Amino acid sequence: MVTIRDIAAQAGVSTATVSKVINDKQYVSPQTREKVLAVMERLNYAPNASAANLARRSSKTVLYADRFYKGLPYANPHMFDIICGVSHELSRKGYRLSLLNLDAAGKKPEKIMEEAVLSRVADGIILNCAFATPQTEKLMLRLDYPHICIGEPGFTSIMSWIDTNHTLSANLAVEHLLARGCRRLAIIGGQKQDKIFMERLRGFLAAAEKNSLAIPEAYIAYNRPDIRDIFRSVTELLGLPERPDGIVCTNSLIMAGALQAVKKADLKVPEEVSLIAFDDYPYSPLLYPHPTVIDIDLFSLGVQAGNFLLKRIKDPTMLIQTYTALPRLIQRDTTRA
Amino acid sequence: MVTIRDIAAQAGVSTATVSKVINDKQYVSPQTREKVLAVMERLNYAPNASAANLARRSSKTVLYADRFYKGLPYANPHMFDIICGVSHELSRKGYRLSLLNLDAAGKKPEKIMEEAVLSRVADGIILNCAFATPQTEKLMLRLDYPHICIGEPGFTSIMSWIDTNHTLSANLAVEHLLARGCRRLAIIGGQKQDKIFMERLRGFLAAAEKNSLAIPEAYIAYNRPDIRDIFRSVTELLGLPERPDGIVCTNSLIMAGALQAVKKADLKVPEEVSLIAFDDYPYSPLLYPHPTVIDIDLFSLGVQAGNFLLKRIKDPTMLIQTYTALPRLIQRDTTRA
DNA sequence: CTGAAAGCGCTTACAG
DNA sequence: CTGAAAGCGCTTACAG
Repeated sequence: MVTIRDIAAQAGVSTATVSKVINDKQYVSPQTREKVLAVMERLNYAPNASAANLARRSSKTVLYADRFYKGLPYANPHMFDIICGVSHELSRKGYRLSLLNLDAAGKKPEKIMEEAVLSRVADGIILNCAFATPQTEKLMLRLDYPHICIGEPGFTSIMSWIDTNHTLSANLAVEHLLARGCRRLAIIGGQKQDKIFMERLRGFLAAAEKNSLAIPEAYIAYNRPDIRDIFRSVTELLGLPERPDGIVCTNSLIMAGALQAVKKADLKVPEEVSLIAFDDYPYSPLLYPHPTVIDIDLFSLGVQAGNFLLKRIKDPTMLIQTYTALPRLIQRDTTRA
Repeated sequence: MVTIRDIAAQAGVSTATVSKVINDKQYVSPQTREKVLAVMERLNYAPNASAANLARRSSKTVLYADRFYKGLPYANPHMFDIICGVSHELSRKGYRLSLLNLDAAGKKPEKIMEEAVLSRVADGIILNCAFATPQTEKLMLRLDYPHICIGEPGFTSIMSWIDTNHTLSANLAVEHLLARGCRRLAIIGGQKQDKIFMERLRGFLAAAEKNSLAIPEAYIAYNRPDIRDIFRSVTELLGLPERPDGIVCTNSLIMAGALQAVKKADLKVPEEVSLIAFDDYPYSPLLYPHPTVIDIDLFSLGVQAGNFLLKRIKDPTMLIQTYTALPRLIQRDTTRA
């Protein structure tokens, strides 16, 4: 393996000078620089990362801490879009993203993170908020370790986090339907344990109230993630004496079930019923008419998370707690243009 | 930051001894070991990874080289299931998986990989076969660098690789349909540029030939990935004077389109027409009847890739070129039980 | 603008 | 079973 000493020797300079050329630091005369670069090129040299890490006390690496179990990418590709965004941003800035699998047998996630942090394998960590506990928080604060949670931690915390604003998304959905002339708005969601759904419901109700819109009990439907259930649920809704003319579907499976029900009821979309969903994925491409959707760009959420973390690594005094990714309307054919 | 010297001092031993305890190497008396472990615990010590990497000339890290662009996880969650499998296997063995994003602006993927390999950030590399070029091969061979391609390289190569056997999968599909009494088999696929589809077509034809089954031209349909096209295509097929009684759909979108067409044609599934697809994802959960599918466990392909690479890292004399992941039949309702 | 030298925090033959 | 010491390949004040 060729080392910095080989380069120095061949170029007739000191290793210090080679280092300066490598890192583009301090003044090096153009001639010297050229000479060194030429030798590096000729000998096919790349500086040893471990040695550089040790000397500069930084690994140019960031961890992404989560469980990575079988099938997860099918159940939640969104999470990997975030990872792609993070990787994109980091690689642009000369950093690398390393996965920290919290799924290890016999070891608690907190312990795994603690070891990783203390061993300085990385300069910072991005963690799924599901693994943000008071204990982890204490660790981060004690070491003043750069970190950011994906999602708001489930407890009162001064850790940094970034999240999508589901309440705001629901607001947007309601405003869109109202702007398109809908007046009787219903919401079809998942189960009450579903935190994201409940936030969207909150946003939905808040927006309705702001617009002095009464929402009858029957206009709020909870469902198991089964398209048959959803179909029944929406069919019932459409059979009401005063049926809704605008339906907020909290994901694309619900949109799929709702469209089936609307079709069965022989109602025109969007003339008689307008529909809007939140999640474009995965069923949207299959649906007719093409659903109008509130979309959240999770790749760019990842980019933002990476960007924040790098800033924090460079400037330890930076102290920001939250970022919020903004939702965006994609107008298609289930609401009036 | 607490270092190995602090531990040594507190425990009243040398750093060499602490190192032996950390790495569970060489004989250390039980008493000494306990004492050292106690101090490590008390001081909340974790060995500095960079220093250890440098000293032992190994980073306990493996790279996964690919592009990680926006939306990729929706288009290809399978790839991330592989990554999860790799991560699972590596973390079990004390290794970490680091993403090497080949998408960097202005730099060629080959150059990015070369730098990463030469800098010894990792002890081995897993790369998408799309980025396996003769130049990359030369690098791996020259350095004798542990590597494995995901997918067979597109050129004659002695690199190591692992792949799913699409030809074999298609064989399985045909055998299944024949065993269920189908005699007129059609295949609905993507476009001719689609390498995976073409391999499946090859397997389909080979299996047909082996079973002395003639496949009329009209029984082979190419389609753009648009459910309308597929619907038309299958409708045409079912309108043939001699219509097929078994249809191989090369992915779940095609299965979705085919089921629509079969329904429209008022044919009974699986009595009059049986259908089988390859990809359970993402549309299967939406479909009725539930599709019978040939499934490939990509998580376990990832596990195998990781496992192979670790063995190769430990034993440089190991020289295996290929692994193949085996497909598996999931019997559901679109073929006879 | 350049270089000598110390130091980063470990591991590893080797000697005892 | 334990430790002194060299060494891994860089970076970084500091002196010149």
